[in-house]
Amino acid sequence: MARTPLLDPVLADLDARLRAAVVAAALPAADPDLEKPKQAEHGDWATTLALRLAKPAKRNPRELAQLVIDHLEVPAVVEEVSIAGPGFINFRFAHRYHQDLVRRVLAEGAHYGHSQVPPDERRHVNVEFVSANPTGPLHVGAGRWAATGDAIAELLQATGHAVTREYYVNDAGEQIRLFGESVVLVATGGALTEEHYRGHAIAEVAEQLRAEHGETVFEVQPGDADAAARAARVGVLGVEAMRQHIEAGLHAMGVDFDVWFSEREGLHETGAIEATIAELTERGEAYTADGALFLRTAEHGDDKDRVLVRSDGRPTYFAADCAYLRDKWSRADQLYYLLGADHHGYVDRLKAAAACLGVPPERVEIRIGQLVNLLRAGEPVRMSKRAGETVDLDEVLDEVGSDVLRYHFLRQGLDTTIDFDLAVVTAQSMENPVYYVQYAHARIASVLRNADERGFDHGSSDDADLSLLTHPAELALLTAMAGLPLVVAEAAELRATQRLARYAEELAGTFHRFYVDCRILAPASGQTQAPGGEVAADPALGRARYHLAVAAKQVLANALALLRVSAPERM
RNA sequence: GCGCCCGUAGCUCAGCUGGAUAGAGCAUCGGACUUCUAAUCCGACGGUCGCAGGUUCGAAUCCUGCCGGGCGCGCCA
Repeated sequence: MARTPLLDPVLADLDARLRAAVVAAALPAADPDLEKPKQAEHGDWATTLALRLAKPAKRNPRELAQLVIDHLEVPAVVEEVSIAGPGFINFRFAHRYHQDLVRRVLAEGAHYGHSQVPPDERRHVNVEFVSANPTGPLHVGAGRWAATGDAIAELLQATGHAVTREYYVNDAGEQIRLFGESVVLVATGGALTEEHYRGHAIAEVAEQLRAEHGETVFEVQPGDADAAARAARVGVLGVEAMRQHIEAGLHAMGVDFDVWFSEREGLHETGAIEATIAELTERGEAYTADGALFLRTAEHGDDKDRVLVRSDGRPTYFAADCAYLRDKWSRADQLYYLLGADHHGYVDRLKAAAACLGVPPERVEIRIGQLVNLLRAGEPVRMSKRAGETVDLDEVLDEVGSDVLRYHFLRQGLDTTIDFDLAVVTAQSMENPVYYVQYAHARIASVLRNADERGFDHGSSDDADLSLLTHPAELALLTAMAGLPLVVAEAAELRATQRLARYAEELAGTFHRFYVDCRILAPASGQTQAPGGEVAADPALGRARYHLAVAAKQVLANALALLRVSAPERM
């Protein structure tokens, strides 16, 4: 049940003392599992230790709580210990504990909030996301995977893992020939049938190829055996052009991949698929039936065995998946797949494939995200990539900007379907909570600028008397700031970006309240009293608040950085 | 038919690894700007946590069934 990494030495100490108290009281072993109470009145930290001891000890939880406290060597930072409700043990820390945080944040800077998982849990994680077919531009929905995968990669890095961001490019097979054929037909004014790809993006690819290679690129060339070979050749060129377009679009969103893995070059042309099939056969995981080669996925949790090689001798797409998994495993020691709900049927077979290849299934993590429904003023928009009827990520990005779009996706959990109404998102973009968070950051920046302009003597944080920070709004801000490392660790472990987004909103809120209640700079000349906020009449208090604001700005910036949302100096 | 996900305030969603009076934003209503950015703050209103059972000292959270919605169940890619 212990899941909270004790990132704070003070908490680790309290944890150890509680364990010692349990032993001293001759009670059954139990994890203190310190947690933050939802209500501030309940103190800074609490444990349900006594509640959970009630059953094994067969005693009243409140009685047990008292017993534990009687045996507890209360650390100096704890100002008050109390028993509440059915048997919670609440700890209130001395102000000193919170005040010290300012210097810790300032010392750690951009690194504050980051942590290291224990060495034996440290991994090189291959994070594969987006991986949309390069036969058309990215649809808005892909933005969800782009934002989420990128932020999760960031969270993993912030907790001590090495990460490779990877995009699997499906640039092989029948669809590429069809794509090439579509480009040729569009370029030469031929008639498209229903199966062909169409839309402005195809025309743009045709235009690009014409500009780069000349008109002859669309003709059957000496090297082409037939029209189908020409289509395949143009398909390869066209898909690469489209991939570049996708790469540029993602870059505009702030998402940059380390590896663009070509299915054709990385698996087909290298013989990796054959090699993988050979290995699976050698391992005794494949067998022939009805003229086809099957993989024993059913023995590893799948519904049924899957075909690797068709009866006509051609490997299936699944065979390429196996080869790709094998390739990634040779480059990383943990594989993370972020897939849309329309791919959830692949989870079992992919994990089974891993097992067949001898990859520990727990090292293959496949997360399914629910889809993004595109609406226009409440009405569902039907989309088809072939028909070219899509709402492109690029367009939406131009309209609302990267920060709004990313945040819109990141503050919601992966398990919920997102209704994306372009009209609503555009209209409400000014109400997007991301501005609430960014505004807090910009507000601090503004105060600091004013301080500079007025020649405010803030001194060094080492000399500041931080013990003056005792106002409830100051303490609330400090407490919120203290939460980042834990939130980051939990968000990373759960791969839950919304945790961090919600935290950022809460932190911004505590700053806004501090800002209103606690003035940093003295009012402009002629003013002696601020009607609303409490004036820092004492210059020492002003200096302490100044350093608190600098630290708060840092914490906000760090949280936003992990979401890869900008932290503006002005708004 | 089978599998996965969802159902929490009027709306959009947090909370779900069991804990204290179920939270936020938007919307509505009422307050606060000659003073560090009002993209803010304060207050009010608003909930049978889909329904019914079960486990537990304790359930929005775990289990079972049902209802409603989304997605998926190829020798397609």
